[in-house]
Amino acid sequence: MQQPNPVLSALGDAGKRLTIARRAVAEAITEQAGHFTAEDVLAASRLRRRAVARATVFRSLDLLVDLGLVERVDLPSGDHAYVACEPDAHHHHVVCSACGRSVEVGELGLRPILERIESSTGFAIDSHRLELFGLCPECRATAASKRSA
Amino acid sequence: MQQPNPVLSALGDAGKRLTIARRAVAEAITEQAGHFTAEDVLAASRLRRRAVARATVFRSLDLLVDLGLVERVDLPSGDHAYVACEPDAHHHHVVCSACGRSVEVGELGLRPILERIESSTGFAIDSHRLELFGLCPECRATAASKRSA
DNA sequence: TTATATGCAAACGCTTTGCATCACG
DNA sequence: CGTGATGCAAAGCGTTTGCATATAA
Repeated sequence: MQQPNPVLSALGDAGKRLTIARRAVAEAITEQAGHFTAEDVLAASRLRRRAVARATVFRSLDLLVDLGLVERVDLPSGDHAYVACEPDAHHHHVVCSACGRSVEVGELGLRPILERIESSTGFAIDSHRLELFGLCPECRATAASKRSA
Repeated sequence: MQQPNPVLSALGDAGKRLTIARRAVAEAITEQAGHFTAEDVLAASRLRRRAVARATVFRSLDLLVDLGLVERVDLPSGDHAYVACEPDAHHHHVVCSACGRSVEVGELGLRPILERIESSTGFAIDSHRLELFGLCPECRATAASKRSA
């Protein structure tokens, strides 16, 4: 009828079993607006018919990270969170520090910068992480209206 | 006689007490070549006259992070580590994935990229983290000689 | 049917905290 | 001296593991 959830179809493509627990995790993830923690997924699964065991949440998240369907980000606080994302393409995330919503931003013009760093330091850079934090448009609006109130 | 350790003098400037424990932590940090964990500092302090309590290591590291003498980096593994660094100036770190050595790289030409992201996403970006990983010159050489051996 | 995945609970590792004591300034 | 720092041990939290059971394919 439908591909109700891209995460599920990707799991299928990878030859993984579509278990009840994984469906629950997949649904929990897709209903997250922005970044989320393992605890968030666990809590979301509890609101559904069947709660998923804590260990299973972690195992599922690991699997999804391996498949590139989810990425791990480290918040400025040092906490570990996850964001759902498109597989394959190299990209970065902009995370709203107020509501947690996140947006992908593609490769950007980072390459020339990396090359400059390589030549100045002599390092051969093989990976990098750029994480951006700020206020999303909605939260900016909210903040602005509060300020003027 | 001497300012044996820049970390110590910075602590003094900040009006913090120069305790035995902090001296030990400061020495442990300055003898680290690259990034290090709280556990590394603890281990280093144990090799000296007086071991520092685990809790004190964390408290000292927090303090040093607040003072900008040390920065926290999140390794690709997700582990938390620290790197000593120059205070004030905004900069990023390049971390060797083989030996852990790290180098600071200044602000780079990131600003135009951030502006581009702001206009395309509508976010007001107020902080970012760029962490770079790769092989430092020495480890590249080592890797190369091993390959040819 | 059979390899995989799950649940449960215990173990783990890192980090923080409460509190009495200690020591820098 | 007085306040801030330390040590210790216990608690906290997120995450992982072992193992018997359940289940998707």
